[in-house]
Amino acid sequence: MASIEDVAQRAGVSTATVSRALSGNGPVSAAARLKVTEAAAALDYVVSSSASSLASGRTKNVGLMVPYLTRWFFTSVVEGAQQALMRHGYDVTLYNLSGSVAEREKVFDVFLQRKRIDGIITVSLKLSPTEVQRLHALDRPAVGVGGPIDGVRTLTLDDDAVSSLATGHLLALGHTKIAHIGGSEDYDLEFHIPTNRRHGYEAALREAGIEPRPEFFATADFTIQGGYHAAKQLLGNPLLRPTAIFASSDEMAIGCILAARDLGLVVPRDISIMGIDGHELSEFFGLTTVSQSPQAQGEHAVEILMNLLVPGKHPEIPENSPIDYELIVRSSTSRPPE
Amino acid sequence: MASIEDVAQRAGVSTATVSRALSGNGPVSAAARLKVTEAAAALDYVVSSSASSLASGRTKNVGLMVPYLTRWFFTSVVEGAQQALMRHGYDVTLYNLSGSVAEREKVFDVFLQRKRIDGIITVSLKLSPTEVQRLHALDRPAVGVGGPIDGVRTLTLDDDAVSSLATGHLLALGHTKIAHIGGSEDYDLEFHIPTNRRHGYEAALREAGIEPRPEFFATADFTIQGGYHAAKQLLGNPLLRPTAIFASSDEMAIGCILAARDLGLVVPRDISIMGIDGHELSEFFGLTTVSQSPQAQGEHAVEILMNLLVPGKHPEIPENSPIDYELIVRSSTSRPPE
DNA sequence: ATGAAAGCGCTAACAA
DNA sequence: TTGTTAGCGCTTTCAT
Repeated sequence: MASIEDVAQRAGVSTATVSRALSGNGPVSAAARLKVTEAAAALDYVVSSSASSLASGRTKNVGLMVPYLTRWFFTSVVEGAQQALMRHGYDVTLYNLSGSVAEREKVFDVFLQRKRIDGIITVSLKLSPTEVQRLHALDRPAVGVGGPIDGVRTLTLDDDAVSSLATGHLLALGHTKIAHIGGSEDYDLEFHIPTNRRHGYEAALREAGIEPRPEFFATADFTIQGGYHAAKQLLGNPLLRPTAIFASSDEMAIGCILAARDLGLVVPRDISIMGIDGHELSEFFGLTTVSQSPQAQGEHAVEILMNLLVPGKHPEIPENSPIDYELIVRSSTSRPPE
Repeated sequence: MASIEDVAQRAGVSTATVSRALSGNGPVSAAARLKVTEAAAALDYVVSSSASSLASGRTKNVGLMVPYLTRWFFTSVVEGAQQALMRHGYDVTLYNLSGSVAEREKVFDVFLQRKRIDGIITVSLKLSPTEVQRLHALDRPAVGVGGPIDGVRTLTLDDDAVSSLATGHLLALGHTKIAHIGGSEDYDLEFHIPTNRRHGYEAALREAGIEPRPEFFATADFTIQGGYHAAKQLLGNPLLRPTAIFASSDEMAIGCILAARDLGLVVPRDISIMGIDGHELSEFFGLTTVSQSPQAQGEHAVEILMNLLVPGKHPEIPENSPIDYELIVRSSTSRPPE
């Protein structure tokens, strides 16, 4: 393993010049830069991250913190962020909070504190005041995807607008009996996966002169299974059957489609179904959805973080940036029966 | 941010003693240890990873390399490995190869070489000779999940046995017209997701005196969509219809179930379907499968790596360890019609 | 069992 | 533009 000294010798310059040439910090003549890069290439030289970090205080490493890894949304954000970070020359340290409470504490008290990262991106996390304090104690920039977190810049989806848009799509098709499957309360305590998409749904209905009916509201846990069971309940009673279901996630909406089929209902002839997310399976199921690209959110978070990381720059980045979304109409929604 | 010096002062000992007390390396009196741990706790002291790494050569960090993140299997392995590593006090650096070829090269030539990791775990990766050489150049222990990789200890699933078991289950139920959906060749060039599960399938058939029929074999890309389309082909011709399909992955098998339903076939009355994996959705779909726990594989890989990381130890770990699997019979398989 | 001190491999003042 | 040099915060001999 070649060291900076080896490169300096081979290039006939000092280690300082090598450092400057390779890092791009500080002035180096074109001639010197050439000699250095050649020598470095010949020796397969790569700077030691620990030596560099210790001397400079920069690690070229960013933390990515997620509540779970086995949910499509989180994984996609991580993938988007990870690829963007790599392009910037940053490594990724993954902090997964899906373990026990004690492990979660350890993440904040130990893992996060050992000066391994230049900044951190949190995904859909709700943090306790202590945890927020530990985060700020790092004195490193942080960006949240799906917020808000106190004192942390966050990318947030306008849940009200998104669910209004979804409900509006169904209203425009002529539906009046529109059911909604949202997240259950206790689920919302843990993550920033919003139960409050219900607001936009109800607001849109009222604006259309329709009073939301409690029997048209159900909750589930954002999984296909959860959506399936909730939909069975909603659709089971033929006298009280909605003509459309708007689910707070595509996975739940897919569960609805499967439930409708099992009940002998044809989608969208008998029942229109739509979701939110733009899940990888939504196209296969012909699901109408409001898509938000989690990959793009991960990339966007990285761009914000990179700006925050440039020393001189006082980035005029607002506390919260909106996340793009788009209505994608497929074959799971149509005019109501008759 | 407290430094080791602060702790030493507060505890009234030297920095060497603090280091020894906190790391557990070297002799420390009980009294000294107590003073040190108290002082460290009072000051919220956590060792700086870069300083520690530079001095000791150990990073307390392990690399996790995956071909993709957005596939259930990989994510699950990562989650299992990550949690096990955390318990051992190790951080995780995630290397995702799903980007461009140039980015992939950069991972091996730059990211991997900057001395950030003590060891590495690769998941389902097929590496080029150059890449293997880069891996060995690290001079750090490596463990593969889903192998083999030259000179790397690997956990491997006995694909022959697994597919024999699956086919055997269908044969035992009385099926003789058993189709198989495997991975396509080009897919196999990239990852260690085996096309060769076909062998065990054919061997089991022959052993039962049945000659495999080429029209009962199809390939797909391990996704639900892929399985769906392949199954439509296999089931479309009523004269040539198998009574059972064995798919090389649960996701493809789920696609088969959906295809069967769309064709008006009842599972398992008209057609039995089974997969391999133990996917999180398999229970919901009542899918019979041969499950292999990817979480456990991740954990297992970590245990092997931890052994490899202990200096004195010459671990008698064989080149390849088998992966556990288990037949789980649910409601998607039964006796054939009549 | 403990402390003094020499690095680990790099970066960043500072001087030239 | 370049080189010299003093750290960065730890770990680990080597004495004691």
